Amino acid sequence: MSNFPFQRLQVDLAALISRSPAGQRLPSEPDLAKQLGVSRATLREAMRSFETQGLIRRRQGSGTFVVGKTQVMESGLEVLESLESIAKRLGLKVSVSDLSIEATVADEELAKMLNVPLGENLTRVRRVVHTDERPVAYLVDILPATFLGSKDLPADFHGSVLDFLLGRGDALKTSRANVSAIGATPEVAKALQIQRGDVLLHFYSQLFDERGKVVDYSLSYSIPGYFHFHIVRRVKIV
Amino acid sequence: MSNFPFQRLQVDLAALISRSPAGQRLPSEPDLAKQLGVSRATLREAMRSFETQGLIRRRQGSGTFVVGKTQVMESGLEVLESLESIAKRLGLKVSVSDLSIEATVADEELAKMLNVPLGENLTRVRRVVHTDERPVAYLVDILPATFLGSKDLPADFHGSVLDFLLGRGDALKTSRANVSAIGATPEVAKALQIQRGDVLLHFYSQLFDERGKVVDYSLSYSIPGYFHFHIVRRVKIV
DNA sequence: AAACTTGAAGTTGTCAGACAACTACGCAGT
DNA sequence: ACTGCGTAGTTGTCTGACAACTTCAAGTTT
Repeated sequence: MSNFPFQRLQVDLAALISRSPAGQRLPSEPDLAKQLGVSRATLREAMRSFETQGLIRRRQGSGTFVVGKTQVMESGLEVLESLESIAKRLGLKVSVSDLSIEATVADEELAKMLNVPLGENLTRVRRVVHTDERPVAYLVDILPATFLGSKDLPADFHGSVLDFLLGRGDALKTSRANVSAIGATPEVAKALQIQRGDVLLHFYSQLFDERGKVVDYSLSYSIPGYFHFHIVRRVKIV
Repeated sequence: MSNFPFQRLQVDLAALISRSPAGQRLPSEPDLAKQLGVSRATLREAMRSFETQGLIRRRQGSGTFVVGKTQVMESGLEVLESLESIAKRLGLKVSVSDLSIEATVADEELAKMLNVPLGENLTRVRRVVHTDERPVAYLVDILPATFLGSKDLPADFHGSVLDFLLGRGDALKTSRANVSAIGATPEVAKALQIQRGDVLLHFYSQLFDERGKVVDYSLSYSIPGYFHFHIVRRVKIV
């Protein structure tokens, strides 16, 4: 069962860190190791991992401290999260309209981005996200039909393909998102009830599973100002 | 001098990984430890760190492998890099025009973003970046005058405040960048030779030193399409 | 001949204990 | 009040060992 000390440890340690206030000092390594039921070497590997992520800071002779959330990344673009999930965490009310789920086939662009043959059967999910009775984002997901068929979605599907895939237990790993700015096309302008050419923030991204296969090509168009996207950037490799 | 095995190891290992082709298998841990002059425990901490960064993948009983650059972050927005540095790496020729360095004082917005009192003396650096004889980005840096005075910049200053600070040896750590889209204001439109209201990708970011102090507030306005900004996003904490 | 079983060699995962290097803090001495 | 110093406590590193897993080839069975 828990024959994976490191994974279990990582979960426990993440829980401990996340519920500790900024600047809090953690127990000493020997104590923590005993408390969490692993050796000090294994604990130190997990500590090094969290240090790499910038969540803790260690000082020889002094101790290990939880770093302030000011410069912590966990709410930025580094972590893939659905708009619905972000809004929920921020206490915003969002709703979805114009949800459409269609079958389509791969054209040149889609074949390239999804790494599938031309003409491959695909499923396209489109939706508009509203907040405060105003449309703020237009989202399109395109997936291979072998991965998500039009009829795989439940009746109460609320719009987020990402949340659905995660809930289904798919082993997703990373997403490669490109960020750009664009003027609204007629299709997008109509959906968002804005003028053609109005300024939009545009993400287009590929979602990879753990084997490196592309499982979702996603496009998003959002009206600036309603969501704040930020990134914590490292200065150097180390 | 090299009384810091881990730091030295991290550099050596990064070099080894970066010059290895994707999928390449690394030597076994005992061999590598001997070769790099550290114990296996220390080596494993470094390995765990690189695994956390997604640069390598380890499989028990099988070995450690360099992961394909397809999903590697080192060229994305996760790493703070000047436009000049990016362009150089991509083989593009860029030039700078309209470079201006002025003294100013903190208004409400600047005081908030730089975390200084109202009226504090500041230095503002503005410039336009060209490629292929066309302006593509308008950049503004604002710093406390105590940190960078108007006369601290050398005669051959080529425009990148970040590169200058790094070259000066300042201990910079991270940058918190906000990404948005915006229509060109008259000032920016004039600098970039575009129409008012044209679509621009807009970053505004705070640069922190290692003590968490804000040392630079930076604004950038770039014409979409000339640079591709991407982010690798993790699906989960682990 | 093909499929399955077994075993050995090599790899990463984990553990225990020890010592070095460093920090914080109280205490004695000035 | 200040300085210097020692001591306890912390993280940094090393050594050696064994467990768990993967791979592959040789042997066995079907």
